[in-house]
Amino acid sequence: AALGAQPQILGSLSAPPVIANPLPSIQGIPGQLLTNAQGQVIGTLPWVVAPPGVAAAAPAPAAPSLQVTPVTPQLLLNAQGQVIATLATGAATLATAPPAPAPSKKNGPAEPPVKSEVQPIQPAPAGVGTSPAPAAKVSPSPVPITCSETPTVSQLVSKPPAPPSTEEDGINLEEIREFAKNFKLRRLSLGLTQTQVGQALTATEGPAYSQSAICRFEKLDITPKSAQKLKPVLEKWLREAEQRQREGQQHLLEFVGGEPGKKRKRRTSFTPQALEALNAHFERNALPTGAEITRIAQELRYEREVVRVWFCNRRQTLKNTSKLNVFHVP
DNA sequence: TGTATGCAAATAAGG
DNA sequence: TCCTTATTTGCATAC
Repeated sequence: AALGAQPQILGSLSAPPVIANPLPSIQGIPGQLLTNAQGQVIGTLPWVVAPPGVAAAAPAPAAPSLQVTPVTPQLLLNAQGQVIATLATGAATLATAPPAPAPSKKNGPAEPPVKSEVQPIQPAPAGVGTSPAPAAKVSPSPVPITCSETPTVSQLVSKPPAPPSTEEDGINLEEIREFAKNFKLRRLSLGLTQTQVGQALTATEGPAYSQSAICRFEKLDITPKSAQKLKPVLEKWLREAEQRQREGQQHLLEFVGGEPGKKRKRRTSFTPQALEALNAHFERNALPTGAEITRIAQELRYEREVVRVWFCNRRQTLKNTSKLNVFHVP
């Protein structure tokens, strides 16, 4: 993402993506960098820079090299390429009821919103003392940037010379693209939101995914590898969800509202104060010993591992940032 | 209110 | 056991 880190984005397949040849002069850096007069990175633009207008104007069918097999239902997209409604066309295997009215919403009183995750950390009062504000702005150093180049599915599939059967490392991108599109349709037909799917996945066995993950998958804003990994999970879940629905709406809601089984460690949110302290320590010593890490962890009252990883990530960020700055030397 | 996305925490892999 | 590097993924928030 932002800078960097995200090598992904399979996405933008539904609309003939147009890779606006980013940074033609700066090899190795994904996306476009936005810098200020000082050459500092202040933001980035995604790889695929197909202007909304363009995307909307040239719907999938037009995709030259990509064979867009007519997926069962049809989507009504807005200018941003977002699905705003679905049109159930015959073939649909959806045992669903409604013809396909405006999706989402109405999924009953169903589940409770995002459960408040009890973080061990306090949000912390705004602007304590001096220094760094919240995370993002805290770091004295600029934005984190990695130099990876792993393209996303969307990027790959949209490559000009895309062969009939677009493949990347043995991964059938076209198939994934098709599934992602189909998945969204079927999800909407079930009347479920990305958030609900994420919660449901977290509840079932197998890896857990957040709303963000579902969103990125649907948009193919992920790497082929990630998509390949997520696809079977979603396929399996979807099958079961549709089965539940056939058994009754209640069954579906129960299925969706299961108890979370957390598989990935919950992301820690450091308080501004904690970040300030961590950064202060980092300034003094970027590579603390095990004992020091333990002491800092106790002092700030965070898990030792969390603090250790923070230092690792901080060093990585600094390193990547430094690398990036090389390109901006006046 | 649901979805999209920036930033960075967590994880994987190799040493 | 812990580091580096690359990558994945989620929180927070903007849209």
